[in-house]
Amino acid sequence: MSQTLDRALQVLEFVGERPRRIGDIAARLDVHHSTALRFLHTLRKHGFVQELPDHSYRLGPTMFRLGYQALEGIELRSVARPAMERLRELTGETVHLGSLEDGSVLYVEKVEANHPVRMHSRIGAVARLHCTGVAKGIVAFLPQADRDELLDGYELSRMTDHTIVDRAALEDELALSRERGYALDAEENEPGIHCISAPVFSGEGRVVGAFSVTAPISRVDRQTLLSFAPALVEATRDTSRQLGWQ
Amino acid sequence: MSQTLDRALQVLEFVGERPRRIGDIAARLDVHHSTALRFLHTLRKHGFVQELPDHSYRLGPTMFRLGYQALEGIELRSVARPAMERLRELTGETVHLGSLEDGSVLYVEKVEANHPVRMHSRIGAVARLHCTGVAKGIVAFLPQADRDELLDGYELSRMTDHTIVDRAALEDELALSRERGYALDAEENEPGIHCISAPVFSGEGRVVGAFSVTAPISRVDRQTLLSFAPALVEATRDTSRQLGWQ
DNA sequence: CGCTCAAAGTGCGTAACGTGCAACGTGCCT
DNA sequence: AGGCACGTTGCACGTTACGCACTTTGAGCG
Repeated sequence: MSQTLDRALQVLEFVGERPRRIGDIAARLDVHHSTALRFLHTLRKHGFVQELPDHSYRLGPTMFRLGYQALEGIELRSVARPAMERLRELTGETVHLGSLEDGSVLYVEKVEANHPVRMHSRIGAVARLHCTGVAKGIVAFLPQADRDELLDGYELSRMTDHTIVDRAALEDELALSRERGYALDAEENEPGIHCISAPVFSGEGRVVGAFSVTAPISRVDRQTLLSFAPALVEATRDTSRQLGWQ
Repeated sequence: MSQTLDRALQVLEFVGERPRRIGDIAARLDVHHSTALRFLHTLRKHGFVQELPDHSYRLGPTMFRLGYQALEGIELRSVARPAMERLRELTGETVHLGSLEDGSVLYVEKVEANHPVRMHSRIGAVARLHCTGVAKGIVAFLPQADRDELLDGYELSRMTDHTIVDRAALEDELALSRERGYALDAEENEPGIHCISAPVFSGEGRVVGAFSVTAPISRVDRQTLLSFAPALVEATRDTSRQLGWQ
């Protein structure tokens, strides 16, 4: 493995959190500031970082150009989009697509509610495995071994009063989801927000993602949310079929 | 500058175009395949690339996570969003936000038309300077020196029958845009699609971006498009004011 | 105005580490 | 079976990345 590259990638992740100054970066990597400077110059030359007037650095234009190219490369995303839109029309609510990538569940697509309730985009973000709709919709349908691998060592941190923080309770909940064919997030990640989600399968029969319908409790009560289940499951089945499933 | 890092960043850009196999990458960099392999392993360890079943590599989850973080870091984007949404309500058409980053104009935000006409997302893409609404809306309002620097050596490639491929004609068109306060793309980039756009200024009075309203000719005729001008200019003025302009 | 401090940037000697090569194992395709 | 492409490992060489010391720049402040 390459030390230089390894360090430089750490720089990118560090700078990604928020703009950083040379000193911070050098300290973080535990290298001389001239070394950090050399990295930043190279990264800047390629547009991966950008220097701000105050000499701090933030991620640059190449970074989000490539970020979007990475997103375009996900086949699931383009296949799923039409079904997501139909689901939005039927429910009127925001539809998310989560994808399992390297052991993390990421939000990779979103179709927004007609309603003017804004929530900031989650695309690109990591979905918490134990308390988000998309993640539960995926994790519930993994083979037990894969699920164990993912959850072992994963901290079930409390986000709201409803978050399931006990591993055994979570397993029960996931088993229940598996039987029903869909998963729920009942205000487990964010107070006042609940979701219903269902898995998408690839041609080889593996879970590769999930759709979720998200809504504020204030507008959509639990019963209404549950009533979305048939349309949701149909939408994910449709997408799975297009991926060659069954 | 760091040779190792320089090469690795080339790998990322190369892989970003489409999935690549080791052999291609090694050939492209003109290095031994074991060297390319070492890069890929390090990149993969950090999630910047991902290995596909056929041993080719594509961009990975970290890449689009950071891509979105880069986007979030653009102040203009969050400031502009509400005005973009109001503009969409008024016009009913797709509104784009272009931002000037390191001498390139990039699409950084989009609010979609109500109408169900899909066009694939342009976010993260580079806007051609001479024939896209957002870019013309920015370039027209740059100081002459900056405009020259950008356009000198920039190829005015023909995209449609209406594309302006003559530098002098483009300068005239931009001068006209400057007088009017808004720019047009009259099927210059894509047949059947036209746009109207206006610039956003920063607190220091520099152009930093532009809004554009895009629509298919089939639904919106030229006169209707022009009728969007007052609302468009008002939206960009509003955003400029929030950035401290005047 | 000129002091101070922090960070940017430069040049250089040292040795660490990245490089290419060779050899072997594997899976896929013809 | 044979050929091909890729993955993986070990090693010797020398390129190049590293840290240090020094200079320059610029912002803040009395």
